Amino acid sequence: MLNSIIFYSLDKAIRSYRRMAQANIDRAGLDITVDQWLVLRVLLEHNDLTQQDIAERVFKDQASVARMLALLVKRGLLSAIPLPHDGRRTQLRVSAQGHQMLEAVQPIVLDNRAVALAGIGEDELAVLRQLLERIALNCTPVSN
Amino acid sequence: MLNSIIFYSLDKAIRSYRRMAQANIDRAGLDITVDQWLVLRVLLEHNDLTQQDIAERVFKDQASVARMLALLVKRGLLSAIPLPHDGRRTQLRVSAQGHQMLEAVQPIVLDNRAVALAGIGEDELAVLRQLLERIALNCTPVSN
DNA sequence: ATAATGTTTATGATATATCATAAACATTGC
DNA sequence: GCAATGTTTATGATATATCATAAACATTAT
Repeated sequence: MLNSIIFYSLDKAIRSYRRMAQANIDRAGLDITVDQWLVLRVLLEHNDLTQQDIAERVFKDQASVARMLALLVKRGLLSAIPLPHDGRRTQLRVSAQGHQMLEAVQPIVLDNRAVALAGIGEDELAVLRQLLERIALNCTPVSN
Repeated sequence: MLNSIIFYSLDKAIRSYRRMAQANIDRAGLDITVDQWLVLRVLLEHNDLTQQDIAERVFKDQASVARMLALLVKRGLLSAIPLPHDGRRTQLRVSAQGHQMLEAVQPIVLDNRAVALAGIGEDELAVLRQLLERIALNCTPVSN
């Protein structure tokens, strides 16, 4: 039975959530993906991250992040100013338009979360988080 | 804090697991992805599924499944025999090579699972499954 | 029968996932 | 200084994710 596989349930939960979340963002007329939102959020909270740094925070790889950044810049949600001391890197800043987008998305994100977690108590949530962290740690190569 | 977001933990867990699982399959010299494996497993257990049926079982959409099926056929893991009574559909059967692949992958899958769930008890697993099912249900549009 | 409707598959377009590698650049050891 | 080494970004190739839509076909109502 596939239903007995825990990763089946895991996959099901995350995919169901992502679809619901994206549908609600789309319905609000906002042109951003859940993944782009997450990257933008990370960039809002941290300056001077390399693509690798960002990748680790959003559980993607550097190549995926490179392409997402290019898209975010192209869409005007992010600005990339060349850094003088290293010709490869740029200074990434959420643009005014990006800030607007984040603000517009914020209430939807909160709502999505409430819908997804309806009927689940704080204590259960803590247990869930703990178990998920355990799994992630178990699966992490270097166990750093 | 991103760490306080439950979906961050969810995403982290599933992505960590998928990478570990795929790395182990690759290391064994087996040329199949985790997603292809899942589709093949579904086809082994059910005959006469439409692409939509398969998609619902693996939480993808019909278009993704169509492309995966084409790949599986191209790789000789699946055979697609045209059905006489409906010119669009084909009869999908796991090929001999596909069976061999499933058998080769099976021990790795079990091992992956053990690694990922190390230190997590049966009772905790049941709680985890229940919470994940609840989230998936909460996020499902029609609530069927 | 035929038109309207529904089902199923295929595919274009775009985004993300990932590996591998190239290119550009910085740093370090000598 | 310069070669070796390490870092950072970009991109080709391939797979998956998803929406939208076209094409092929089946079914149903009349």
